Amino acid sequence: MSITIRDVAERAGVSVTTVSRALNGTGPVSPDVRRRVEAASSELRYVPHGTARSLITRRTDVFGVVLPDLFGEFFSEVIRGMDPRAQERGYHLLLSGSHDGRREIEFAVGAMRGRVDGMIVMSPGVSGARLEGCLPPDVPVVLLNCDVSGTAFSAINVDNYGGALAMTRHLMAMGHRRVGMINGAEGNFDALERLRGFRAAVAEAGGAVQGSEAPGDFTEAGGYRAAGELARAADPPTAIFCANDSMAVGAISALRARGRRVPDDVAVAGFDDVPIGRYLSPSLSSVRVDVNRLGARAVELLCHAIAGDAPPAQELLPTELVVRRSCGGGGDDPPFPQDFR
Amino acid sequence: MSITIRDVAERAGVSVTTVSRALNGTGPVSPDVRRRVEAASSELRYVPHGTARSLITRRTDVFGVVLPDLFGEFFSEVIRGMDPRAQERGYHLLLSGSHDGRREIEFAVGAMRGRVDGMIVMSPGVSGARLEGCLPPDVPVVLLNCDVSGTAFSAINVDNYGGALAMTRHLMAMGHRRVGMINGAEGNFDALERLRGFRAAVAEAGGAVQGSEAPGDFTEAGGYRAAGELARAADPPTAIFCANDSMAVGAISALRARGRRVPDDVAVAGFDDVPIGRYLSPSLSSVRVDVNRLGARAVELLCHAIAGDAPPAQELLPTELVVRRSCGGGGDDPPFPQDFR
DNA sequence: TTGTATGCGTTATCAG
DNA sequence: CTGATAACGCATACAA
Repeated sequence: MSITIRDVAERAGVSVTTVSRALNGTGPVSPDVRRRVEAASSELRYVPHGTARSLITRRTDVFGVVLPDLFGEFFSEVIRGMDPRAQERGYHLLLSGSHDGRREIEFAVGAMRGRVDGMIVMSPGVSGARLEGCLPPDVPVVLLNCDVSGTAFSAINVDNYGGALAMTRHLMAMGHRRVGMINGAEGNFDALERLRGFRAAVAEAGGAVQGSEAPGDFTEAGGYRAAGELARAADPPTAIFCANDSMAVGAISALRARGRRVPDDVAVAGFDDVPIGRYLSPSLSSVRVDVNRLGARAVELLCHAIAGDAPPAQELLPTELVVRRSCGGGGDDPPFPQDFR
Repeated sequence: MSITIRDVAERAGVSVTTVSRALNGTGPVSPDVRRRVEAASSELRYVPHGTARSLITRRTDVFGVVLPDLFGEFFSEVIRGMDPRAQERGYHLLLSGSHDGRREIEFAVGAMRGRVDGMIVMSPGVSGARLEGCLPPDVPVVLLNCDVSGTAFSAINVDNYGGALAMTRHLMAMGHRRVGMINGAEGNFDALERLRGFRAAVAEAGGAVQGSEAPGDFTEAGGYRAAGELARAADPPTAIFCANDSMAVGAISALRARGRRVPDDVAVAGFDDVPIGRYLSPSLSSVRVDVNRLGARAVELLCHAIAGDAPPAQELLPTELVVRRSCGGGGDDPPFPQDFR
């Protein structure tokens, strides 16, 4: 059994109410009593029991975060973006990862009821409309990278469509007339949006550009396999756009194994712009996504939802084209980060 | 205001107690009543209030995880290792990242009192002995990658020393007589242990091998800078061991920029064996650390500590030497993962 | 099989 | 300025 506020009260010779007031700075307390309470508290090494406090204050100071299985550094970076922002505002993060499908999400969300002041939910497999049915009505929610068409949730999404559109346009502008795309995991929302951007760009060109597609799964191995598939075609593409960087790395490896040079024979581009990309050889062209900021922004939106000081907003996180050597751009290979003199 | 157990009781026309019993399966309930309760519960979309329940059951079903600022994929992978294991056992993870120094840890730990059933604490900057003073006596704790000499905590540590020793020995066995090391972040426990392994291996060789060291910080940029420093020496090393893979990538990039070939002129090895390593060119030799398993094991130790079915254990997570092309080994570059036929 | 009463640790309310 | 008391939502010993 651990030290409670009553132990402190007894030791200080006052009531629990007074201890609460003295420690929380709420209400008036005489200097003498305050000192006695503080002494007793620290001698006993008393720490308030968060759960009990939450029950009455109706605040938990915790945000629930429900994430699916995530690929690569995304998981890491999104949490890294959230945690400092949350901490600034006095919140901790209650994590629940590895969820797919409505049933699991529903369960995770349920388990969080009464333990969190708000939730950030990412479920690229489940649409916002379906989520609406299983989310508690009394807790503010921000959706992350979900299909939110027709829902009233606050949400922040990566501009997957815009990024893919821009990169594909760039490849075509470089003169490529046969452009391939290696898709992300099947059914994944990000993957779908990136594909949509690719197709839109190809469609813009009318019949002038021939687009081809190969299935992928966001892994290096998947990119390796898919690149081989594309390369075996009768008229293989001269540029390959991969739905993420991991697959781009696999793709480059596969092309090299088949004796094709990057970017001389085939241009390759990725999506995400992972930190290591600029150090690869050739350095990797990619669509930069500031995942960190994505997480941070989600926390901010949630804070607004809780404070009620702003209407629900559905935002798009802009992406940025990063052209390096792997697609023949005027890149910076080898790299010289700014702090190298 | 949200739905409580009383609302369900009213709607089902029974007492609160009966609802509790029916829903939790504790105690006898007539089939008829059970059905009525379940109906009312789902119609009202009732979800028990975790906080309130915790107060009386004295279980929160939450593990606290206190992590420092972490480099690269470590953060991601360690959580990825913990989460599924924790979930298997019905626990969620309450995260508190970005902590350094005793004060901050102490604060984070305090904020978790009463909200968690156990804690996993990683504080490479603070020794277990010092931690002992600020950790609550009534909550089970597992230490992760800490200096635990002389403490009674359960702990799991990466075998940094053994891994660095083995890799340095390997480099010497390849015939290198001038071996350099690029260190990790200053004061970091992992970094210190890896350095200790390096020095031990060099010492074993007597005067036959000349070891040199350069400060680093676990980042690509730091590795780039440090490699330049080592290369500028009068007798530059013919092999460079980097305290992690990120720095190895930076180092290779720097050496290439100076016109030195890897591994022909200089061998390079890293530590961690990040997934992308085998796809680099040249593929990266490294000391494999199964961070995922590290997290999983920490959760298991914590479960044992809670159940009291095993004495506190201080374990070492074994590492594995992965020799690829970057240090001239008979590596597998380009890579052909097994599933490529 | 069901209900009543009590308590978990804390803060809020209202008297003193 | 201080203290007794209720309440938060739930589970449990005990009574019926």
